[in-house]
Amino acid sequence: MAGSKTRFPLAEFKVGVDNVIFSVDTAQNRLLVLLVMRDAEPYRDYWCLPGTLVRQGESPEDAAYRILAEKIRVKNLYLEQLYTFGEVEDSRDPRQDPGDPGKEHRLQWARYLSISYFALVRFSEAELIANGVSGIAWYSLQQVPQLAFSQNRILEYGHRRLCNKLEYSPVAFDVLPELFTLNDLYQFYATVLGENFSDYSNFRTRLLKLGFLNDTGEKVSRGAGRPASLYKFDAAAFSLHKDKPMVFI
Amino acid sequence: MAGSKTRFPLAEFKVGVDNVIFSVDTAQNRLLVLLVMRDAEPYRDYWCLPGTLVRQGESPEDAAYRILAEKIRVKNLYLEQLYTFGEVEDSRDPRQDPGDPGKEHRLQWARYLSISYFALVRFSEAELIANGVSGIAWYSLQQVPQLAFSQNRILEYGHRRLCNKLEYSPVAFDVLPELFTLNDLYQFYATVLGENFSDYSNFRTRLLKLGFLNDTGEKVSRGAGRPASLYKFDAAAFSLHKDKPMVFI
DNA sequence: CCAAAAGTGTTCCGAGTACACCCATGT
DNA sequence: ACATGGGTGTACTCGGAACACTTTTGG
Repeated sequence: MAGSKTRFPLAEFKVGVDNVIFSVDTAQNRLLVLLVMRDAEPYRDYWCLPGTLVRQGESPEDAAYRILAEKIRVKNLYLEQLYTFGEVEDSRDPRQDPGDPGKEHRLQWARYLSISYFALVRFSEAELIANGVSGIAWYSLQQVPQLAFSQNRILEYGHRRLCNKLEYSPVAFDVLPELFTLNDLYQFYATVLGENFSDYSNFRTRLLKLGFLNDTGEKVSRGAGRPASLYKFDAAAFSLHKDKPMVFI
Repeated sequence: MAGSKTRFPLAEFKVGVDNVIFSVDTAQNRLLVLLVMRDAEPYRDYWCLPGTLVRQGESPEDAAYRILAEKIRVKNLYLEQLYTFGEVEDSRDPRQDPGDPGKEHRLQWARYLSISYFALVRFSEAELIANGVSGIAWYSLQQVPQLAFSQNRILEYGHRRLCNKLEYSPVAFDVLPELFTLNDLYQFYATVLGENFSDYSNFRTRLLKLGFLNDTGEKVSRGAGRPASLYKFDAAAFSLHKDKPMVFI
């Protein structure tokens, strides 16, 4: 066992973090993902997921929060780990010094590993920060271009996770405003899962029956039509029966 | 951006892989997990998950398969990534040379990150390999002791994943024998999910209705009672409706 | 013949689906 | 008044849960 260390030298890794940051623009019914434009080779001028390398004294999750905070100013968000990519061929990460001499040789042992995180942020309050970046933008999911480093697969993976999360966990309430109408909630779900996930009135009754949405009594009027009640998510009431699967679809 | 590299030095990681290897002993209705005993400090003589460090030219997944192959000889298995732990306090991984001089100082930049994998192997054919280990054993899930490095949380996480996987994916058929009775299948599920997940006869009808279990016509008699039909998993038939959630619970 | 295990059928109930319908407000 | 969106109710259907029942073997 001790001898194996010399016979089989260990790999040394730099660890990168890539965030799939989603936001839901309920007004326009668009599911958005945050992309930034690369300003260095390789893949210069390609869009990619916001990412960074993990620094000393920092955990990968810290790094995920840091890159998020560097790109957008947001109060309410949900974040969780997605997947770790570490194939040898993925290791040609570019974020090393481009002019590094002896690069070809170093590639043998300078390896990169990418931990991807998945985040959901409240759209209304999210301010993009464009400091020293050649591009940063919300992209509608359908319009996402070819990303650098084949990050499209990470994005797809994140999208699947988002859909699943919605069905059995209350992530939606992390990014909806404090007070929301049932239609807001419905639009949110419809935007992410597609129009045909459920009838509106059935969605209503199902959610109300679950018992963790409190009618505040306040009404809000949006143009024509009867004013809608504003509801509030009751975390305590939810936690009581969070063991049961709560299926929305 | 370029300047940040010098102001914020990056962390260098050794990457470890820890496997949560499950097996189901249907004969005795026990859900088992593979543990090995540590033979070095820290946590000498503590049980832990089988793990290794990623070598040069090897992907984390390769490493996961390698450690699995080093510990048990098995033909049929299922393996997938679980989660990556990289907290700074987790970094005091022991598998560095114990006598390393200047260790205290090195801890600042020699960091460890653990990618955990989750595996399910066929119990009947699994032969444990005890080469140069001070202990290796299948542990019944209820009897797992305190593990080194608080790996119990990884184990719990893996257990949750196993339960979920069973409900919507055909992992069971990867580790059941080619031909099995419906009771074998039921015992498998009951062992993992608990006795009370479903009535046997309802389980039968539900699974048969799904249409991917072919009755081979062969019968097998086990002691008293009517002989049971041997069934075979039809992967092609399954793939047709694998989009639909197949809920067993 | 009886116990034991495999396999079938039946009844009941609750949850999802698809609607039709009432209510309150702006214009 | 009427269009518009909010909100309620109902009838139907399908699938799961519980459990009784039949079938085929070994002893």
